[in-house]
Amino acid sequence: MDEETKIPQATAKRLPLYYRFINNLYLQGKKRVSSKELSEAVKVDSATIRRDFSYFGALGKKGYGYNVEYLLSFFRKTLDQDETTEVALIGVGNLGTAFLNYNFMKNNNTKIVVAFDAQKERVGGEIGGVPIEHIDNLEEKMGNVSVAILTVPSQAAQGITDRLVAKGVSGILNFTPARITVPSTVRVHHIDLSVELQSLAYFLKHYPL
Amino acid sequence: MDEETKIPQATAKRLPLYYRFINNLYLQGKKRVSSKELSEAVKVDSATIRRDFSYFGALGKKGYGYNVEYLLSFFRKTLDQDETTEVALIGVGNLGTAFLNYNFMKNNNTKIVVAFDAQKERVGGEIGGVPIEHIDNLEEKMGNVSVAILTVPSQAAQGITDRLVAKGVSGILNFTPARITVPSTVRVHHIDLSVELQSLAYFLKHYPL
DNA sequence: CAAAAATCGTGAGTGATTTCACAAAGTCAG
DNA sequence: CTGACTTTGTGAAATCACTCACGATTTTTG
Ligand SMILES: NC(=O)c1ccc[n+]([C@@H]2O[C@H](COP(=O)([O-])OP(=O)(O)OC[C@H]3O[C@@H](n4cnc5c(N)ncnc54)[C@H](O)[C@@H]3O)[C@@H](O)[C@H]2O)c1
Ligand SMILES: NC(=O)c1ccc[n+]([C@@H]2O[C@H](COP(=O)([O-])OP(=O)(O)OC[C@H]3O[C@@H](n4cnc5c(N)ncnc54)[C@H](O)[C@@H]3O)[C@@H](O)[C@H]2O)c1
Repeated sequence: MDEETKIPQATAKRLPLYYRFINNLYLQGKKRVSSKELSEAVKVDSATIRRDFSYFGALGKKGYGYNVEYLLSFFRKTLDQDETTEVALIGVGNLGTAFLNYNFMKNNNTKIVVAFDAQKERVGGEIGGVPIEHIDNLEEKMGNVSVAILTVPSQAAQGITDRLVAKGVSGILNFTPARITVPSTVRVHHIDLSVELQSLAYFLKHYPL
Repeated sequence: MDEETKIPQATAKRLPLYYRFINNLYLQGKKRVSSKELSEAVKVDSATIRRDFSYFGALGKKGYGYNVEYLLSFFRKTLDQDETTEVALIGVGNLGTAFLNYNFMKNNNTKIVVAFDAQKERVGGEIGGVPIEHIDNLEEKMGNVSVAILTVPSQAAQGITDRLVAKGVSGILNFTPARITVPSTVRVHHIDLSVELQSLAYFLKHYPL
């Protein structure tokens, strides 16, 4: 929290990606890896990888590369892979159901532990092992998860957000097109799938490679 | 393509977002809007918005703001909203099905026109009006869509990608955790949902607000 | 109509991120 | 053990993105 505060955000966003690939290498039995190899696998410039790693000190050895096992144990510590972050999902529709079935469980430190929906028909059962509760019981049943995934219709997004924030949630992954308002102590990541698709189309037409 | 090449990528990524909010304002019957109002709605600094707009020339009027209708027609042209980009979706599983039901149709210039899967049971029917074909008939049935959405298991990603590229696809929206390799003439946007969730958790622990 | 208020467009400054390029330090084959 | 080769870690430069702050212009109010 003191030294690490200095890690650039762009670097922090790449850490889970590195972790996943290093884990793959480990499972494949590889003993060492160079920034060049890693670069080809994750499609990030090798200098950027070395720079990213260097924020954590000298993890590699010159002329050799990085020891996979050491790197893995290092990232596991750094990303708190031992400590699971519990997550609530709000809105068990098309997207929400897909996420529940998947549940982000592969090599992962996050777990959806409860889901909520407004439709009575969906409530009571479970999907992918996650119980589905009625949204009226949000405050009561959410325990103290710190992260929520929002997959409700956009009109409902702000109202639900306010309730989540009041209950102490500190991070929201928002899949609705609505831009939600939160206190400055809460972090929101927007994933706007329509925008992604549109901007890809825009890039294709206007930034020919 | 000449002048526009100079538009920063960060700006280009925000254009679809602006477009959607301006369209909302138009539907609400608003006649004018300031960068400050827009800023609150889309959560982007107002100076950034003015700068973004300024790459396209002087769209506003001092002391007044921007005329909603003019802005809308301008963005419609710029984002080619009149011309629909046809999209193919590969992998009709949990995520793929959600996307087909949604089909990105709201205020949008993109449309999924065909989907493919390897399981015979899924083939033949349609979801959200999109016919589902067998992956063996990919080359034959995909027509000449220019964009593909990849929602297959990660092991299948590279193989499918190679076939898509060979068929002339120029943009891929990749939801699999695999980092795919493509010729430099093809643009890939990765949306890695596990990474998004993990990095949100990391930020919460290491970058307290 | 005049003064006050609003708001754009942008030059210049700041900050963040990426990339280059190379010395230093190690590996490895013979 | 030596020389050729590899690869890291990092200063410095380059690039990219964001924000401040203000003159210019228009609207609005009384
Ligand atoms: N499905 C997609 O491919 C896709 C793509 C881009 C964006 N989105 C966005 O993601 C969100 C969810 O999309 P979806 O396709 O899953 O929609 P959906 O309609 O299938 O699911 C929404 C679910 O939320 C529930 N709900 C409604 N109001 C609620 C409330 N107040 N509290 C709790 N639950 C409530 C509904 O009962 C429903 O089950 C939407 O905002 C949509 O715009 C979806
Ligand atoms: N569902 C999620 O929430 C989620 C989250 C993060 C990442 N992902 C990734 O998205 C991808 C899809 O996830 P999902 O949950 O929809 O998986 P899924 O298993 O439900 O769906 C995959 C579909 O692809 C089809 N398929 C398999 N091989 C194929 C091939 N060669 N050609 C065509 N179709 C083929 C399968 O028949 C299946 O219908 C996976 O790579 C997954 O890692 C999913």
